[in-house]
Amino acid sequence: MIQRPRGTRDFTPEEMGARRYYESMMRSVAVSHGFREVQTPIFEHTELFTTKSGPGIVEEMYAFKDKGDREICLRPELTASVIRFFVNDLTNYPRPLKMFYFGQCFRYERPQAGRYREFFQFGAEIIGSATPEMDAEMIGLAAAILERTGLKDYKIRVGHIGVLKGMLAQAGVSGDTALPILQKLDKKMYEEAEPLMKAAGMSADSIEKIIATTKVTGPLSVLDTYGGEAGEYLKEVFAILAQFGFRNVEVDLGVVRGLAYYTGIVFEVDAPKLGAEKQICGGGSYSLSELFGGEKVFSTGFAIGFDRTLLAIEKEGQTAPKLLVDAYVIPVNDKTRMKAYEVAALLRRNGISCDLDIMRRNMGKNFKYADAIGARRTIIVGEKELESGCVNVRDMSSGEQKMVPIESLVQHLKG
RNA sequence: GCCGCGAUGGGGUAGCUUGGUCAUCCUGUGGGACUGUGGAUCCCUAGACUCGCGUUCAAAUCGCGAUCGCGGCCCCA
Repeated sequence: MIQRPRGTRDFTPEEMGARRYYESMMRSVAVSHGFREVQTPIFEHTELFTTKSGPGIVEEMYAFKDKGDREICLRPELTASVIRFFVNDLTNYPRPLKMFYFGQCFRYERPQAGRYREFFQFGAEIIGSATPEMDAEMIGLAAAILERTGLKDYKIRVGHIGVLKGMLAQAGVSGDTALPILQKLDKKMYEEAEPLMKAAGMSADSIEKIIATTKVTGPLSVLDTYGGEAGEYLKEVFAILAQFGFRNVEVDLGVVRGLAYYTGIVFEVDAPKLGAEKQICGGGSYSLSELFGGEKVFSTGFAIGFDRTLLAIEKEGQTAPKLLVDAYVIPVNDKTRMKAYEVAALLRRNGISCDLDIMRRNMGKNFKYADAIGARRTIIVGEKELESGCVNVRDMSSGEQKMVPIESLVQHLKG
């Protein structure tokens, strides 16, 4: 027997039903917000990701040389590809350019709960100019998608990288010195952040202040004591989000996402029920296009961990509706078989989902099968009925059965 | 890369401590009872000890390693 590669999954018909259900839900919410879908290759030049995230990530990717001796990797995320796409081909599109995507990504990591080597991301990016509206639109889309899925237990925590950056700058720490400090603060590793700040020459007072700031969370009012450019910007974003009517959104100045390319708003979403791998969404505004050789443009985006989101939804006890077939056509015997195929084709051509006996089984078995697949109705094609141009339509939940002329069958089933 | 736990038909399991009949049961699959009516019942059939090495007269059972899974660490673009 050949096993599937580590960290990958096969999906059963039931699982795929649920996955496609939520996937199309997310797509339609994005479309309803004026976003359009894009798709990029599943493999890219390794350089794309090392340019974005540094050489270290090669260790965590499926990277290899192809037959033409090119350095190739399976994409570990989608933002880099979408921005590459923009820089290559989409720079003349009217802005704001609002795009979304859905697809699998690959990371060579140790699998654990909610972490797979092949996983799926749903994400969106806006390329345009730096306005609070654009950030609010982005956070709003993430919020709308999560809200629509029916997930209950989550908080969208929104911060602004400029708040802590500004405080560090005021204390005389900026640029390359600030970055590692921000990374530690993002992870709430204060014991490790403190010596770094001391070494950078910060006073005990400003260290204490900055640590306190990373712990500021709650409704918009917590920002009252935080003025400054970043604070004002955040307030504007929240004002717009309030107009959009989203709940489950709060301020968290400790969200920093210690990555060099984030420039302003940053946000994260956790689903607490998930355990160690509980982050289901992350995003913010960033500046990447110039790294890939394009003009510097303001962008904002997010990615939702599709698999984790589904896990969280399941843990809350929600299930996706099952995909059932409208009708199952049963020939009573071999003499009516050909006629049954014709009836099935008639229904299918008219948009009625329909299955039929292709195992040449007897009626009893066919009813059992129709029941097992959850067919709503069975269409019994028998000699007696055919004499008057009819078939028997049986409602599988009530057991009621009715003679229906074939010429009005489609209408009868649709009505 | 690190730590811990685990792996028996498609799914769920008994057996493992204390090695010794044809590996248990439920469910699901296919067929039949049932050549014109499902969800029930009965019968038949097929289907598993993750893999390798070792210990032993004898291994599902004990040991080592690998693989995969689960939980966590690191990381999380």
